[in-house]
Amino acid sequence: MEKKTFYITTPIYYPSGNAHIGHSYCTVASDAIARYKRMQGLDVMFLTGTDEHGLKIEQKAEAEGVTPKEYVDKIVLNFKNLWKLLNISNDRFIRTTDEYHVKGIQKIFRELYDRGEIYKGKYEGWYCTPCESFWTETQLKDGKCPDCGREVKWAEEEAYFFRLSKYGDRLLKLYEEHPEFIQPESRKNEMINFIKQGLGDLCVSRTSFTWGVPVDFDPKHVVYVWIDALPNYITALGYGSSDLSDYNKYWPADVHFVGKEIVRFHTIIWPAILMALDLPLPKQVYGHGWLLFGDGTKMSKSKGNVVDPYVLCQRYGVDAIRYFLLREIPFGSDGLFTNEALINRINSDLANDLGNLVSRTTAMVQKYFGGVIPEEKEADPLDQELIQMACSLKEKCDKAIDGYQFSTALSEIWKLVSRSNKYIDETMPWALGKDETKRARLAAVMYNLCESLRIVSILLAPFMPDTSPRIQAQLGLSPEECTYASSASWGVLSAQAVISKGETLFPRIDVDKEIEALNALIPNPAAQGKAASKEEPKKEGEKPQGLAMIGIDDFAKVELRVAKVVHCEPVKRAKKLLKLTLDDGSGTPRTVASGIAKWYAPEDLIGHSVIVVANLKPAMLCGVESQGMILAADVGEDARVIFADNIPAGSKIR
RNA sequence: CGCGGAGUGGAGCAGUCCGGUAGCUCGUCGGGCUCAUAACCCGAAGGUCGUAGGUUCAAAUCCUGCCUCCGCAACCA
Repeated sequence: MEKKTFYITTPIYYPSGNAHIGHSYCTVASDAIARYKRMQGLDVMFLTGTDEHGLKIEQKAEAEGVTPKEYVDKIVLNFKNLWKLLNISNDRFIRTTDEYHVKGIQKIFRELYDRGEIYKGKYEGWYCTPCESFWTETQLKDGKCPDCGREVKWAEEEAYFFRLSKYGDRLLKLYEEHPEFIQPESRKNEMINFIKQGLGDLCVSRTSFTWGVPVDFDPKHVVYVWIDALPNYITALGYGSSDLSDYNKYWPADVHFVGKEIVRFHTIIWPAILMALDLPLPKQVYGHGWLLFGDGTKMSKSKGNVVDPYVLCQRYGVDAIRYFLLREIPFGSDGLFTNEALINRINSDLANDLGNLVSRTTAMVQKYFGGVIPEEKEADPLDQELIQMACSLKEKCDKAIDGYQFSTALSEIWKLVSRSNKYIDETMPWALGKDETKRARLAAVMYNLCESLRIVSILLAPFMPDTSPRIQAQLGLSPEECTYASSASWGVLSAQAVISKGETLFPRIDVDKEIEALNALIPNPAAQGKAASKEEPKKEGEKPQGLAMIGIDDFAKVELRVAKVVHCEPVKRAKKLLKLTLDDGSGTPRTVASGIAKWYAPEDLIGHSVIVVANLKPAMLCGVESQGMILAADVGEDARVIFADNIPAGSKIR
């Protein structure tokens, strides 16, 4: 008889930068499920991969002076290495640049076209060249690009469209008939609202860049992300090739794990594409939350903020990171990631509770019985609660895992760990050890502890694949004693098992010292000044604390001028920006956007003179073209504009 | 009126759908124990559940207004 299958996927990640802890989160979660399902005896297919096409990659590659393929190859390697390090057990890794995927996409695209689901049309509207964006009449602001405020021109671009608009009703029906399709529940309403606003057809090809899958019957077009990326879930199984065996076996997917920001694509566009192809729909899309990084708290001294997964694994071990990600954050909600929280988890849950339990148990078996528990045992009513709890753990974990609640599953496991620690106190084996007549009782206590740990180690394996075998080795367990089924039975550990105290599983970490060490790892050391340690900028863009020396000629490249603020207003759609109109002496007013709305009201500035960097390349900020920047000082959390009142507008500063 | 999330003992969260003694983890304090990784076990302190009103015998929970914080939306040039 065929084994029941289980197909789980992560999104395919966009390799415009190296893999980070956020990618790791989703992938580790998927891995835990995949391992759990395998343990339950299912035939699992676990897929992850990378989505490698698109304009952004093309540009990034160009910036580095390499081909797009060279660029992504390097980053994909980084992803693969990280998954290896994190013990990710994916069965396949799909790259959208893989030959079979490209072929598959071309076939899908053509089939949709043949079925009339894709038609060639014109993308027309007001086009803003720098933004490469089309806008409708109503989106324009004062007849200009709402994004950058520049001139737009009426333009048409030939493009292919997918008839998404016709699927609204079917999608709503899908959600209604399969309430479990979108998880968690809360996201479903968002999708329903979105559909009810009306779905338009979807532009699925581009001619504005070439790094993509070419439309084979119209090669100046490349397939845009929707049709390129989403179908990876089936091309990875061979859909579009001559060998459909895996596709037939594993599709439809049991669950797509995705970040909450892409739930929409997976619950609207993707099912619509499948409907158009007359293919079965995935059973569920689960939108997980995000890891947030601010440190939120004020009291905390300097908190390290190292989130590089490589560094984390190296310092704490892979399983500690996996444990933290799966335990700390309820799947589906956002969660805070701080090094302090991580270290606390490691210390309290892993070192104190689990590690120490293994340690004290094995140490006692060694000490009292030389490693082998005597066969003669004396039970006691006191044992019942522990035994019952242990035997029902499997069911509780199963249930939690069915709902993808890792956090719950782990907390259930830890309840047994805690109960076991308590059991030691209740039974006081050290007292029994002093009394020869209590030898059989002592044997029972030790045996029960080992059994409890055996069960813990089995059910923990999907989450902590490295730690679990280490515990089992210390308990002298054979593989037959570690089967999934046996995790609901008591008395499995054989009488001959040789128990030995092994290496410490999770050494305790000195929090203060560790935080200090982490800070030392941060490129701009806290030692440089308190401002640095305060709030780590959440963006990658590191601003060097101490800048390198420059020559006078470098400085001369910066044109500073005094300018008078003739007008100032907040920027609608922007929280932080003020739009300043400056008289810089040139005769033409200069517009500058400045992120100082938090500290200055427009009237605070009008009439004053400020210093402007006059030759800064213009940039679009929230719909305003900013032609320069005004100088301001950072004073703690505040910003103070540097005023140059009484100096004539246009004066050059050097 | 851009979208979304959140405000519960010192910290992080659960409870809110289906009103009825406010719960968990960490931390703090006190006690116990000594097998163990200064770990483990027990106990205690600590909350007018953001705010103002409303509904109700009864509101963290339902309704209305307001405030604050956070993420996103190409907003610190």
